[in-house]
Amino acid sequence: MPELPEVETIARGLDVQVSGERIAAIVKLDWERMVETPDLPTFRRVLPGRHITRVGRRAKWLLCSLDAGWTLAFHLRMSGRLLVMASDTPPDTHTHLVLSLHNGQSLHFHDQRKFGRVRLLDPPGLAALDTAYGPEPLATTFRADDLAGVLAAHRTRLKPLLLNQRVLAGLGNIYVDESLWHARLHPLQSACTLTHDDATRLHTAIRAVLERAIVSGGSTLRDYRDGYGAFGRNQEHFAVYQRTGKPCPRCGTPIERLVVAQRGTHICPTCQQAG
DNA sequence: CATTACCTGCAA
DNA sequence: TTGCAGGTAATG
Repeated sequence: MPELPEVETIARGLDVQVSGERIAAIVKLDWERMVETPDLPTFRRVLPGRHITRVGRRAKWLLCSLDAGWTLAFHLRMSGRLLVMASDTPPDTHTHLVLSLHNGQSLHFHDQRKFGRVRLLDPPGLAALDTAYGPEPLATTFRADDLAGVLAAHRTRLKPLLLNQRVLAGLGNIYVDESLWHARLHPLQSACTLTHDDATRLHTAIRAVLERAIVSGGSTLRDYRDGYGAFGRNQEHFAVYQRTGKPCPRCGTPIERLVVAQRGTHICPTCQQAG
C-alpha cells in the first residue's frame, strides 16, 4: 500500500504525536515473523525505556529515532498502518505490535496481510539501510540531470525501472502510473531512449505528483490511514490510476489498463505513445 | 525477464 | 470460486 507520500504523511503525524515520549512496554507482539532484526530477545529487551527523539522516513521505511543510537524502522508493505491510540484502546485482531508510551498512549502496528516488517537498527544497520536505496525524489539535491543520468544508464522499460527502489526511492504502482501520465511517457518505453526533455518532464512530474499527494494526506484505496486514523484524499486527484474506461483528463480518450512487470498499469493511449 | 511466495479480504 | 490488491525477496 503505502508509497512515499503515505509513509511521509504518517511520519509527520507520528513525529508530532510521539516525539519526546518514552516507550513503556511491548504490550502485544503476536506475529513474531514481522521482526526481521535483531533476534527477538534483544528486540524485547532494548525497546522498553527508549525515548523517541523524532520520526522520519527513508524510501518507504518509517524511521523512529530512539536514544542510545537505536532506530525502530517500520515497512508497511501492502496493508500496514501505524496508529497512535489511547492506551486503553484494545488492539484488534489485525494489530500485531503495540508499544505503550508513558503518556497514556500506545503505538499500534496494524497489518491485515502481515507483509509488514519491523527492524531495530543500530547505527551501522541504519547506514546499511540508507545505502540500499536510491535518491529521494523530493530532495533538493535531486535534479533533472540526475534523473536523466539514471535513465541513460538503463535499458529497462520505464515502469519497472521507476519501481526499482535501488534506482529511485519511494515510488510505487500508483505514483509511477500517475507520473508517467503527467510526463506523457509510455511505461514500456526503454529508459535509455528518453530525450533530455523527456527526462526533465518526468522529473517535474514525479515531484509534482508526490508533493500534491503529501499535501492531500496520501491516497486511500482501501487500507491506508494516517497516524491519526484519517483517510487520505489524494485518490480524488488520480488521472489514470484505477480509472480504466474513464476519460483522460487531458484529451478524453478512455484510460486503458495493461499489465507491465506483473503490475496493473494505467495509461492514456493517446497521450502516452511508446516513443 | 517471468514466476512464486508471503497473507487476508473483497468484488466480480 | 476466482482473481486481484498499494510491496518486495527469492527463485528459474
